[in-house]
Amino acid sequence: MAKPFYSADTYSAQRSIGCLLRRLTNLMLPRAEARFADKDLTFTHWVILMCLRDGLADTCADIARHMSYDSGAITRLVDQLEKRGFVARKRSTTDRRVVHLAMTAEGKAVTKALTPSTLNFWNELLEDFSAAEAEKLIELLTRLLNKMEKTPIAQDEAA
Amino acid sequence: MAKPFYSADTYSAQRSIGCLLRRLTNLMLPRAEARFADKDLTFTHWVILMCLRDGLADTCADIARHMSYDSGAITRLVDQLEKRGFVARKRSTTDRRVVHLAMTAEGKAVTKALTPSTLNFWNELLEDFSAAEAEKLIELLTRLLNKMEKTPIAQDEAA
DNA sequence: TGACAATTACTGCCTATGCAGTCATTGTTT
DNA sequence: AAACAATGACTGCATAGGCAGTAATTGTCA
Repeated sequence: MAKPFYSADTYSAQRSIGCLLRRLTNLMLPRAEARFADKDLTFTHWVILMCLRDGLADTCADIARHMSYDSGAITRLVDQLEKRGFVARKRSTTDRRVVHLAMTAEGKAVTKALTPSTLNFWNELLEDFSAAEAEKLIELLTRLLNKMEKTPIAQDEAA
Repeated sequence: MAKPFYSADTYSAQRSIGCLLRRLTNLMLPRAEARFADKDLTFTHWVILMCLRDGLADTCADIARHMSYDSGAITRLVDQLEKRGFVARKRSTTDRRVVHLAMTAEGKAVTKALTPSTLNFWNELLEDFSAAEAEKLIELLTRLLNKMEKTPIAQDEAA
């Protein structure tokens, strides 16, 4: 292992990646959600639709894994999307525990309609970033995310 | 403005900075919090203590601004920290609307005691990152955060 | 000086969501 | 085949936190 990045001297609230992530997420959510407001969708709804659109997942459990989200919460969010006719449930025939999800035509239409506004939102935020910097940010976040996934939630290591 | 970073073709759930941030935060929180579990502190408590320790803020309103957090929530969190004797409130003499916050000796001790574990947590996550990469990540996150702060929450731009 | 705006701390209310448990179903192991 | 573990969808419960409102105080401006 390389030498540690943070030391007691170089760790501060402003340089803490955890604090930065938390704060950035807090700032981002209401701003991103404002783009969906007229369709009455939250950011979380949007991410679910993205997962379905991109074929990353087609069950509640899949979505929960892909979003690192609580699967019970996903069930309730899918309830809402189903009620609005954006998503359809269909019990699997091969494994009767599973309920497959699919976007309806209406769901696809809403997703398509909201995409430009979402792209604008992020492109404006990134306007002072070079393409290389934006790519680098995505790469670093992805690597950190993969590492995080492999890191178990510590249980009382100290004795 | 440079040409847009995302286009309909290059925007996907996996490349979306918003999705990555959200997911990374979701993964990070319980893992980071496990380090504070025996002291019965949440990550949010920790950030408040960091803000006080680093002199970034000394009132609830300041903390809320620095964390991009709800100030009502901060009031309640400070209640908890005060009840445990980690933080002390003192009404300002010059502006009687203001209540100044200060860490108690006990608060300082707890903060100091938890620091090594927190440093380890992040240093382990960053072990595959060069120092330059970690610095770059901090820089990019900070720039994005500053830009986000300047971006108002859109109100019905469409007609 | 008096009216009004801005700010601070704080509070009630409501929703999102994490946790833990249930039931149904499937896979595995002996 | 029978027992048991694992997985899926779903549900009740508890809590964190956002929103909006209040009272006190201060600043501003006519």
